[in-house]
Amino acid sequence: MALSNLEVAKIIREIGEYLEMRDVPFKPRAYEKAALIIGDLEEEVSEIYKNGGLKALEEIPGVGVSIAEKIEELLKTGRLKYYEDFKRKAPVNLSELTAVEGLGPKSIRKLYQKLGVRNIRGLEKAARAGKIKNLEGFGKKSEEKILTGIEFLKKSGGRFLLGNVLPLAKMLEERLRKLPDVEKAIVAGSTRRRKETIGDIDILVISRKSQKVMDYFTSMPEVANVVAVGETKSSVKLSSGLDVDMRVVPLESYGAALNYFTGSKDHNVALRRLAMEKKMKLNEYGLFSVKSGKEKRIAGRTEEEIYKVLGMEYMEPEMRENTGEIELALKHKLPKLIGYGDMQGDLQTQTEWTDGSDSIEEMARAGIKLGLEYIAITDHTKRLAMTGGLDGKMVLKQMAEIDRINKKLKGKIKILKGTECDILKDGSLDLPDNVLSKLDIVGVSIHSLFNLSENDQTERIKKAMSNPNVDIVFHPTGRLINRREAYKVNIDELITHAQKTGTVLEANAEPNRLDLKDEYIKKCVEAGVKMSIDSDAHSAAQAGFLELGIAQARRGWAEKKDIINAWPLGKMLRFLKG
DNA sequence: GCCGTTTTCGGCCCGACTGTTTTCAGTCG
Repeated sequence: MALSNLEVAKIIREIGEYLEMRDVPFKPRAYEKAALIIGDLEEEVSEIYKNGGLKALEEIPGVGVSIAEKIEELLKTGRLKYYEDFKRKAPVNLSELTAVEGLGPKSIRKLYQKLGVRNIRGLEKAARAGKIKNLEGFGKKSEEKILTGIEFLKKSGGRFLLGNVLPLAKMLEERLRKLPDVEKAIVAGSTRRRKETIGDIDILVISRKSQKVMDYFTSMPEVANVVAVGETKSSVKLSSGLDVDMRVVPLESYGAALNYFTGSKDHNVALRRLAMEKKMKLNEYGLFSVKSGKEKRIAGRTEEEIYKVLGMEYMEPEMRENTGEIELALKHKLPKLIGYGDMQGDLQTQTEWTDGSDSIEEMARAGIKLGLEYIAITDHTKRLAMTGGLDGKMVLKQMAEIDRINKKLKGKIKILKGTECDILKDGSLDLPDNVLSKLDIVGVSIHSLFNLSENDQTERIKKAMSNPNVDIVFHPTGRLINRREAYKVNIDELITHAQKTGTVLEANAEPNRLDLKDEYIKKCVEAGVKMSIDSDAHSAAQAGFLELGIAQARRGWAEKKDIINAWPLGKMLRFLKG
């Protein structure tokens, strides 16, 4: 089977890390960049190679003769000697170990050479035995930090990012749907509720020939091993480590089963309790009336039917967490959630002017493809030196370039001039006011000093929000799901300050961020603080991240009125200026 | 190892922070 882009990218990235371990200059960055681009490609690398050979591989940005040859070897033989040599000399699980916050290739090398650490388990053992603090270059603090990092990884407990699971889940769903014996196939569970992380995928299938569907399901190419096969339920583990459960039910139970398997557990318990109060019984096969011990099916074919018979409004899966939605549904007062097709613009994107990989025009064209009316270009500022952050002079230059492209695109989309301006230590900004005031969209964000006290961090951000030029606080809490806790910040104070200053808080849609998280989005909705849903795309291919942001906004009960870039351009700009 | 308005060789990877150090290596964005 041909290797996927992600698999190729992973090996290229690891080569870069091995080179970094050996202190080889410049090459690690080249490999890292190539891996990033390959991981983002729309077309399969194997297809590119099949159609155009080595030459076509070299056409991929970031890929030159050397990396192209390595990809060729990988695609032809499924192996790569250059990579395997590294692996043999230092057989460490790089992706696992680099996931520990604060641990990079150099430390991993030392830990392997001195202590034989190869994976997280060995790392934890060494740390608990107090062996790490005695190593040269390490100390008590770094040993503690490693243990904290491991704890954090454990807590995130093998859950996968929604952004990684969703495309796979949709693909499986589509594939099952096409089978001749399948009437319906739909992804349920936390994926359907669009939780930010997913433990396993649940797929519900309607079919009369469950055996055939089970056979197909358990022999799919991605399946690493079959955990269980039964008549109505099968479980497999994919080679990616993700578990997938499939259940097959008859058509008349579709709604009840979908409701049951979508959850959440708490929501289901509350629904069943409600049914009981009404002398009914709800399970995965239907909603039944119970009279003198006799059960009669009264609903179950659709979810709408079940909610209706229970005296409730239908509610979207993203709301089903038993956090008040049932009470509202009984009163027929559910919010009308923002829809997946409601976005009019994207207010945070980066380009090749800093750490993005595509041009302003390419980003704009990605926006056109999504049907957006406007898109803001918000490259980093100079404080973020690694990205080649822009100073005031460069921002002005970029503004002129945006004018040029706007003209060229003849109104197919409006490109707004923006910035992702760094908030400095004291809450001042990385661009002068006379530049900020010329921009359409001023986003500000924290990229340094994550460990300030809660009070200092909160005051720092509040001061930035108080600058009248500032429109939006980007990724307001700085968390990276499964990887880094948010910096300490008082979110309630930020929301209150946003009310006072009219500042917008971002619901960043980048799969690792989803920041604000759903719970904070709900707080904003309640406080009447406006938000933006932004892709934070660093390439045209990432523009689709918006969908994940909308999903989280729906989980936070946001409506169209709460999200400024779900509004037409004129209204959105008037709001920011007002 | 990649790339080209610096154009086929010589730049690229900056700045701040942390924790380990007495001057700096490693990590991060």
